[in-house]
Amino acid sequence: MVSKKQEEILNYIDNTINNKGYSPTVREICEAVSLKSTSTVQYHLKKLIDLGFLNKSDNISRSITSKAVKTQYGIPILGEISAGQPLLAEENYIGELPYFGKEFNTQLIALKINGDSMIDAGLFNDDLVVIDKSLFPANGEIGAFLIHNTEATVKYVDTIADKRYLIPANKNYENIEIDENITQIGKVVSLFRDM
Amino acid sequence: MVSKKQEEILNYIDNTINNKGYSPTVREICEAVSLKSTSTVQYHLKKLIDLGFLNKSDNISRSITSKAVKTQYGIPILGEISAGQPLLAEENYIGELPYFGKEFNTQLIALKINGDSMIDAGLFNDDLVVIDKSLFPANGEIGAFLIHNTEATVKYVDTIADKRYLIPANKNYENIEIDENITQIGKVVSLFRDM
DNA sequence: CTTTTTATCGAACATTTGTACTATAATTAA
DNA sequence: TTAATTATAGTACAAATGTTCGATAAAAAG
Repeated sequence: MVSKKQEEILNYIDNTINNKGYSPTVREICEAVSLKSTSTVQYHLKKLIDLGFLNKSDNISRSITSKAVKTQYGIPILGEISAGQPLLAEENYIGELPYFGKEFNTQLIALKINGDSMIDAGLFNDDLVVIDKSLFPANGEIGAFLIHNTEATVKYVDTIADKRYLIPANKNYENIEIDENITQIGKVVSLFRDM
Repeated sequence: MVSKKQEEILNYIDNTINNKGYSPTVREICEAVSLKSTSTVQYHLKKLIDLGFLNKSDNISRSITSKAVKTQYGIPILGEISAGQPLLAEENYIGELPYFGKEFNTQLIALKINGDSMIDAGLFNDDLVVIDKSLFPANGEIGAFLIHNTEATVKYVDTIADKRYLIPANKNYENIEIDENITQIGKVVSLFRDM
């Protein structure tokens, strides 16, 4: 269904978008796959579009998009959170995690799990958790919190005898009552672990 | 540092790349942010590039790239794997996970964890694990395997008394000796959990 | 061995698009 | 208030780029 030449073109387009961040022109494809005529490339392009591998807007330069290449936003990964500094300060920023959702969401941040206090919930040391700052954890859900405005922690939340607590998932740790020293960052929505 | 107009331009560029898959032209930016002259846009573009928010190749149309927008490859997520079919067959394909590495790697696939046999290793039911087909799990590492060419499973591997075993991380399950019914898919390199 | 389909070339054309230059407002600093 | 900086407009040009059309070659099908 897809000829040798078409596969070559497809690969070149994918690589170009991936490396340069924008699609090649018809003439650049020409060059890259050793074809002499732009119309030959147009010919193959049309086929690849019909087959569903590519998309293109008419009369618009460098408008080829490839199904194999996705554009995503990155979520800032925060390391040590120091007192006073705003959550997204440069100093806290240690990397970026690709975003999984459909729409851009500036409310997402990622934190690295430190310690084993949530091990029974499957959150291990060095795991990355993604936090949605626009969502609040309900009882029984996992949230991220700032203690004394300096240290970030991830715990279950629940209400016991009319008081709200941060609850670890590890019997070696104690519940922490939520008071004025504890600020809610948001709800933990996903987890990423590198092995 | 970044003026109102520049922020407007930045947002328009990010949204365009995100929605259409390619960057706008100077004139399109003009239109979008209500400026009458292309050179005014050039003026702001230069500032945004100097500030590090954007990148652009000279004399190349639609070549603006934004630091906030990343281009990534997707990893195919496989569901039920049926007998005989090649691992990447359409039938198995249930979605796509963004790729975290720097370079494109066709050796990566993702599988959904089914059951709780690896719960002590922090792999929960419905978690997604990313498998590198080009890597083999060493003793003590976690690998993905195909049993009787039909069912995929994820387990620790280890050698006990000169025999290799698939070892669950849950005392309710038994070790499985690796024999001709078991095919190695690859090594589990990362984990993703949606909450 | 024709006929059809697939693949390629070349050239010409019309826009699209980035860039350069000059002139002015509008704003800020001195 | 005057000078400097920042922001905007207008125009024009050259290059980049998508598209169309006709002609052929190569391969596959009949």
